[in-house]
Amino acid sequence: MLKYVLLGFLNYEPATGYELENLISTGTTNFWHANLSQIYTTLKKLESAGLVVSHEEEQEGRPNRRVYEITSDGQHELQQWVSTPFTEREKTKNTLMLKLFFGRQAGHNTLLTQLRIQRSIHQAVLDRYRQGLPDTAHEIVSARPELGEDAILWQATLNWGLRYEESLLQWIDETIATIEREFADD
Amino acid sequence: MLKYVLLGFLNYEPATGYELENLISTGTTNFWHANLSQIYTTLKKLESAGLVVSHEEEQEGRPNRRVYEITSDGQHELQQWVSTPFTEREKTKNTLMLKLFFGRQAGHNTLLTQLRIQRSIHQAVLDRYRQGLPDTAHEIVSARPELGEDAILWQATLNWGLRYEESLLQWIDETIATIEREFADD
DNA sequence: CTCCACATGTAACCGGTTACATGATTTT
DNA sequence: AAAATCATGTAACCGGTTACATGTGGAG
Repeated sequence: MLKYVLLGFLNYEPATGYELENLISTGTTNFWHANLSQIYTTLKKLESAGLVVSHEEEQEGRPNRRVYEITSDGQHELQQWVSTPFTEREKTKNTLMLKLFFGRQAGHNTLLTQLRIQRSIHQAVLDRYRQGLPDTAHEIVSARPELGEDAILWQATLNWGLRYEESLLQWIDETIATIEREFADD
Repeated sequence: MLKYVLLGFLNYEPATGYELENLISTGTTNFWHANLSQIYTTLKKLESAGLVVSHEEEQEGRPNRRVYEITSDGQHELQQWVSTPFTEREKTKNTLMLKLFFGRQAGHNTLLTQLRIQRSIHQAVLDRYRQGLPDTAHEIVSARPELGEDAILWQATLNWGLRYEESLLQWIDETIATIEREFADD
């Protein structure tokens, strides 16, 4: 539900669609993403449902900005959503696993190439996690102490990202080794 | 692409939509799922694209079965798909992380409840992985030795499932501990 | 001179979900 | 007597993607 992501960010402060896209791509992109066109259409729907209001701001030499603010109805809806625990198992889709599952006909060289490319992608993601992000929570709290409790939870989601990438890399290495061993005589 | 899942399974042997649903829910459900209605409509599309053909089989006391078979065009399309490595990063969506990210307003009791429910769900999934599945590959190979190479790859996807659930459980426990500690004075 | 950031939107399409409709046989 | 299994489909809906359309200002 992109709806709740938008309400969630707007609950901190008003923003334009463009700014919300930035917030998403720096804040939640690892577990929730959206492109601009979807953000704009969803904001419109939220406005006609009365969960946000907007006004246009004129700018010189730049396109006008349409700034959205959450309403008390919107805050209520958000509050209700966060207070309802998620009690299911996420149904994930994983193209890599699918390609591997049906991958025998691809031949082991194709599979190994694929796994090595994935390794480099996820190594890069892991590096980014380790560099930029781990002390973000701390920095945020020093700059804006009122966000202390948020920062703990944001850090938790980052920790999951870190752990996920580490596990995936281990699995990739293990799987490369297995394929090299078992398919060696091809 | 459900399309390729269906072609992938039909490449082993002909099957009905109903049977394909069983194959999916026992074989690929952890990384690709589908419900029956989507399977039936997708099979129709595949047939009009000439990638599968079907014929009806009459049964006594049971509804007729429509059995689908892959065509050589279908095999070719499947072959091409598995031979094209997946070289992107999967864009995942994770409701649990999202609820946590915006979860401050939920209060720590709600968050802890949610995490404990998730822990029990994923513990159950992990138990199932450890019981039923780990030697499936071996059993398959003993029963049908020609599936040896498939079994190695199927085992690899199972190993990922196992690793994923283990990591998630560790993260849940760590996160519960953090929240209990940091929000203790609420 | 080119690319990136800023900035907003519409239209067509598509993959997938939910609800509806039907109904016999077998197992608990 | 109820629930699960076998078995196939349609229609409405909806969340999300891709392509299209437009245009300025600033940095490299």
